[in-house]
Amino acid sequence: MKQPGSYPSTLSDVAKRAHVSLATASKALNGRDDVAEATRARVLAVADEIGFVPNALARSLLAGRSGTVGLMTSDLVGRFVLPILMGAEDAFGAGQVNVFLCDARGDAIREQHHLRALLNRRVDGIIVVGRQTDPRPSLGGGLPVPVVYAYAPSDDPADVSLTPDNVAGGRLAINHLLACGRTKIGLINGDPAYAAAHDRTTGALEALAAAGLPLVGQPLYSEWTEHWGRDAAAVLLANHPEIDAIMCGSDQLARGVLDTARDLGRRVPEDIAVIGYDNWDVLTTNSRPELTSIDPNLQELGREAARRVFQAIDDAGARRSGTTYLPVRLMIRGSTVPRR
Amino acid sequence: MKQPGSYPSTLSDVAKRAHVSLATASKALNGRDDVAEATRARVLAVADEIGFVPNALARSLLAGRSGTVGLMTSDLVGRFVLPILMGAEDAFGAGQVNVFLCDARGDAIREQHHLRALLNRRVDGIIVVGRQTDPRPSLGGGLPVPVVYAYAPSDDPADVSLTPDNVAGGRLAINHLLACGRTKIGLINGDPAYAAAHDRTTGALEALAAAGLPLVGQPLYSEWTEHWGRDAAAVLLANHPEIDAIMCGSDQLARGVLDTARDLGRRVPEDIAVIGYDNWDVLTTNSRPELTSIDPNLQELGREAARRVFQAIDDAGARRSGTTYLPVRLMIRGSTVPRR
DNA sequence: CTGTTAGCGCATTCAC
DNA sequence: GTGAATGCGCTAACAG
Repeated sequence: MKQPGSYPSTLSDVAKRAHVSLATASKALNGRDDVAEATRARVLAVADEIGFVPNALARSLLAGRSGTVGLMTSDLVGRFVLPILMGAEDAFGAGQVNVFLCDARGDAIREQHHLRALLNRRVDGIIVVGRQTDPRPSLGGGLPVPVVYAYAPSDDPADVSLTPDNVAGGRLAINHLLACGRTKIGLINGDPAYAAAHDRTTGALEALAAAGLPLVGQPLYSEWTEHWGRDAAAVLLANHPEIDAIMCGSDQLARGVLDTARDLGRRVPEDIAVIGYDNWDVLTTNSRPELTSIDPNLQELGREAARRVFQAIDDAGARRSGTTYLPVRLMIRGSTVPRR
Repeated sequence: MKQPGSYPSTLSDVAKRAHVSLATASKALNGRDDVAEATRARVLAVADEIGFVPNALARSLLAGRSGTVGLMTSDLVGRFVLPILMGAEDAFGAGQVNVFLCDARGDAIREQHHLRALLNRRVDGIIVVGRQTDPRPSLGGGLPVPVVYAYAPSDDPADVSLTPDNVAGGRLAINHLLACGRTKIGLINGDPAYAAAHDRTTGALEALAAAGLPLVGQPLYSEWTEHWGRDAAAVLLANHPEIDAIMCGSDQLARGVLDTARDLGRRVPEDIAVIGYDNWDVLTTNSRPELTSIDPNLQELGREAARRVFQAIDDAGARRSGTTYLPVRLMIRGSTVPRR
C-alpha cells in the first residue's frame, strides 16, 4: 500500500519487515546472485507490499552518475526541434536514461542559467538543439560532461555537431526532377539569411551542373511563407513560361507554388512538377496533389545525437569532433509523379 | 578552472582551500547571515576559482524534495502537446524547477514504465499531457506526488484535470459569425470519434439556438483533413447555395473550405465567411485570406497546469479535483472580416 | 549466504 | 562566527 502525499518507505523499512539486513535487501532487490532464493522472494514480497520505490537520488549520489541528460533547445516553437526531441527521448528512454528539458527561448542569459541548473543536477551529458542549421555559439569547452549539438552545429570545430545534409538534399531534389524527365527547372527559396536556403541551392546547382543543364532564371529568395511561394511562382512562370519543374526550399513555398499553378491553369505534375523540402506532413499530405518532398530525417538525427552522447559517456576519448552531415531522404508523392 | 570529463570539486574542496570548515563553506555559499563578510568573500572566491558546482543530488536527498517534475506526454507528435509543454516548462523554469520529459507513445505499458522511473527520481509532481480532449485512464490514486492532467482529462473525477473549453469555443465561433451579420451558417467537423468535434458542435448549436436561428443542413463529420474540408464544403454549398458562413472544427478543415470556395467562385469573406479552430499559425496566416480561428490558449493551459502542481506541492490539501475547462480566444482575421 | 561498516556531497543542529 | 558531528537512502567492501 502506498500512502498518498509522500514517498514513505525506504530500503531499511523493507529490510526491517523482511527481517534481513540493509545490504541483503539491497542485493535481493538488485538481482545480485549471492542471495538465497527464499530470502529474495521474501524481500520482494515485502517491497511490493509496502510499495517500496528505490530512491534514484541516493543511488546516483553514490554511483557518481545520475543517468540523466539535458536537452536544451534554443526555441521550442520551431517545428524542427520536436522530431529531434522525440528521437533523443526515444533513444535515451530505452537506456534507462531520463531527459531534462530546458528551453532557452533564444536567450543567451537563460541558456547559461539552464546550463548551470543542468550541471547542478549532475546530468551525464547535454544535447543542444538549435532552430536553424546556421552555426551557433559554442557553450564553451571545459564542461564536465559531453555536449552534442543537433541541427544547429556549434561554431567551434572542437565540439561535436550533427546537422542534416542540406546540400545533399538539394542534389537529391534536382536529381529526382531530372529522373522524371524535367529539364527546365526553376528554384524558389526562403529567407536568404538562413544557411539552409543557400545550402539547398548549392546542392541543386551542383546536380544541374553535373547534368549539364542550367537553372532556369535565378534562384528567388525572400521568406519561408506560402505567400512568397505564390508570388515567386507567378513571377517565375511569367518570365519563363517554358518551365517544367520548380524546386522549393520548403514545403510552405511549395504549397504556394501549387496554388499559383492552379490559378494559372498549369497542371501539376503534368505541366509542372513541384518538389518541396522538410516533408512536413500537414503540408505535404493535405495538398492537391500531395507534395513530393525531401525528408531531413530529424528523428533519426535526434537518435544519433543520443547515441553520440552515450558513446562519449562510456568512452570519453571516443568523441569524434567536428560537424557531421546526416543523410536526408526523398519522399515521392503526386506533385512530381502522376498517381494512377 | 574546470576539468573536462568529470565533476571534480566538492564543497569540502572549497572548504579546504578557503581554510574553513564544511559547515562554514556551506553557509557562505547559501547566503546564510551567520558568516563574517570576509569569510564569505574568501569562500566565494575559492568556489569560483575552482569552478565549484553544488551537487543538487545530495541537496535533494537531504531536503527530501528534488525540485523536479515529470511531464508525461501520451504522444509527442501531436501538435497540441508542444505549446502545453512550453507553458509548463516556462512556469517551472522560473521557479527553479526542472522538468523530466517522458513520451509514452500512446502505449500504456511504456507509460507505467515511465511513471516508475519518475517516482524513482523523486519528482515532486507530474503533469500528464494527452493528445485529445477525450478523457483518458487515470494513472490511479495513491501516488506519492500530485498529478495534474492537461488537455486530456482523467476519467477519475478525484483527479485534477485541465482542458480547453471546446463548448465555449463553439459558441464563440458562432457568435462571431452572427456578429458579422451572417445568418445562414453551415458546420463542417472532423472525426466523430473525438470529443472535441462534438463539444464544438454542441457550443455552436447552443449559440444558434440562443439567437433563434437554425443550422443550415446537418453538421458534417468525417476526418481532420483538408481533403474532407474541401469535399464537405462542396457538398454543403451544392445542397445549400444560400449559405453565407461556414464554421469548421479545425483549421485544416477550414483551409479545405477556402480552396473549394475559390474553386466555386465564392468570395471569402464577402460571399462566405469561414472560421477555423485551433489557431495553428502555419495554416491560419498562410491562407488566402488569412483565417479567423479559435485559439485554445494551450500555452496558458500548460502554465496553469504547472501552477496547480506547485499549489499541490506547497499545500497538499489545496488541490481542487475535477475537470476545469479553460477559456479560449477568438482570433479575427480576413476570412470573416474583410481587410482594408 | 548474510550482516556490519563506511561513505557519496551536502545542510543542519548544537557546542565552542 | 565558526567547526565538529549527524544523517538523507543507498551500494560496495569486507567480515562473519
